[in-house]
Amino acid sequence: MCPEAAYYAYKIYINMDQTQASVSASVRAEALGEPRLLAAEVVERLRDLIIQGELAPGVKLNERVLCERLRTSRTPVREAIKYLASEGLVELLPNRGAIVTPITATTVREIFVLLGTLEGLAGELACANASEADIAEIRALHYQMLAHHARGELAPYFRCNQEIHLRLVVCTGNATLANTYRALNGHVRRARYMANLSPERWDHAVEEHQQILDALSRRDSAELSALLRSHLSNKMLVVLEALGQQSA
Amino acid sequence: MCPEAAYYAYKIYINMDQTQASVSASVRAEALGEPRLLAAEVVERLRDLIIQGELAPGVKLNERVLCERLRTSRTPVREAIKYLASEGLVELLPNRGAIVTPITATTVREIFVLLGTLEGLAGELACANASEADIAEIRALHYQMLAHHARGELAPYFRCNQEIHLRLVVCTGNATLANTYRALNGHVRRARYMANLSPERWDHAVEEHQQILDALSRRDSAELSALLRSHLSNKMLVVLEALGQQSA
DNA sequence: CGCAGCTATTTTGTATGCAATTCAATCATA
DNA sequence: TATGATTGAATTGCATACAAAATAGCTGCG
Repeated sequence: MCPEAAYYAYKIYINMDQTQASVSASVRAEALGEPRLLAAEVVERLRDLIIQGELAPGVKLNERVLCERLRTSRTPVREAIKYLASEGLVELLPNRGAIVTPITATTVREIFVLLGTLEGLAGELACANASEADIAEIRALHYQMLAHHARGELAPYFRCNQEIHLRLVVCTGNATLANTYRALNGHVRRARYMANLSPERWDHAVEEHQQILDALSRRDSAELSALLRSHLSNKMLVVLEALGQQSA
Repeated sequence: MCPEAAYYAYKIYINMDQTQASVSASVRAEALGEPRLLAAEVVERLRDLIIQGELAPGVKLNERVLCERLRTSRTPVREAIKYLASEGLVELLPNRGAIVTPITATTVREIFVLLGTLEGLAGELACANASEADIAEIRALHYQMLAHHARGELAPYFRCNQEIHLRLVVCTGNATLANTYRALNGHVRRARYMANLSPERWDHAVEEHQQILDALSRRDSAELSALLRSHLSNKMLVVLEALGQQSA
């Protein structure tokens, strides 16, 4: 396949998570001729398709179709599906393949209860452990987000927003926390609740983000934690509304 | 509606998690002739081997050996390994197979921070949502545990202990919380810290459990949450000690 | 001894084959 | 028309085959 990959740095192993860090790591690895599992590529590809909503909740995953789309044989596809099943994005139906995990109001509520607690924890840890550079980067993202808000650019706003939350969780220094958060967050991102953001709610969310940034800047742990929990709680309402409309 | 809706008619899908509930469910399923993936069996088998420590952290997973041991071909074994990789119990090394994820003091600390928060949350939710029957069952397990403590039966004590914590998390009614908890807990259970329990520490742990049961019985949410967090924090110290001895 | 380089063996990664199951389309029947 | 059986096609689950890579084992050389 790739004969130039004759030398290896044995240190680095590839995982299939699309951590901000590990993505860039694997891009670097790719450039250096690091070996990469086909199944890992398929995982990332499928995960994106699912989270972007291109593969909607409940949709059946046909192996043949996926193979053609992703240009591989069934083996890596099947392995990827098992991986994603463990992640919860896919459900296995013995003898009947797999479907994209459906989203229900119940699981959304469950997940947000967890996300609220995890971000609350992240807030406390971030106040204690984040470097000034971490905070500066979050501040930069915040202003970028404000710009998108001012211009009414929903999708870019949303990306900045996600990035801020992720940074916050990552800069706690607790990688396990970050991974858990990312996995759970991926599930609800599928709900595509962006479109459901009314101007008032949008404004309010931005306000909350301002307070969040302030509390983080002051490293006011208790305040930040409380703000994040209530912010997440509001976000849940938006998601649930969007979900209600979808099914209606 | 979309044709995928047809799949919802089939309520039961098999997952690969060994929930108390889903284990019994799949046993029933088995008896009823429900289909079951070989890969799912291998997942459970391997997970047990890893958590029991029979496959120690860092050990290489040789596919041929596992195939012989589990009496299947490589396909289900490889799929199971991918599943467990997503769960974090196994690490993938491209072109060099997979190893049981090593345990480090850092990840143990990270995980316990999360477990503490999650059990704290579970305590609050349990006070609000648990049925009296749930609490009665936990009380029964508690007394069973006391009996094992009195007799100095470490392993059975440990099993009861685990079961109590699991019940507590399950009776919150938040399945996502329970799954997340179970996955993270599985990682640290591998540390085999039981042996490291001094008589004093053991007594103290039992005392803590008594207080935990009392708070739950009173449905004193704040108290229970605090007790659980500190209980977990103490448990972490034991685990870290055990880990230190192992590597020393 | 140690160790560099080569070769043989093992192991992994991917593709493919085959049997069993499920799905779909057709037809018969009430 | 709706319902149910029947049969052919599609799909899945598992096993296996084959190629590429990694490991282990030699050999000769210092």
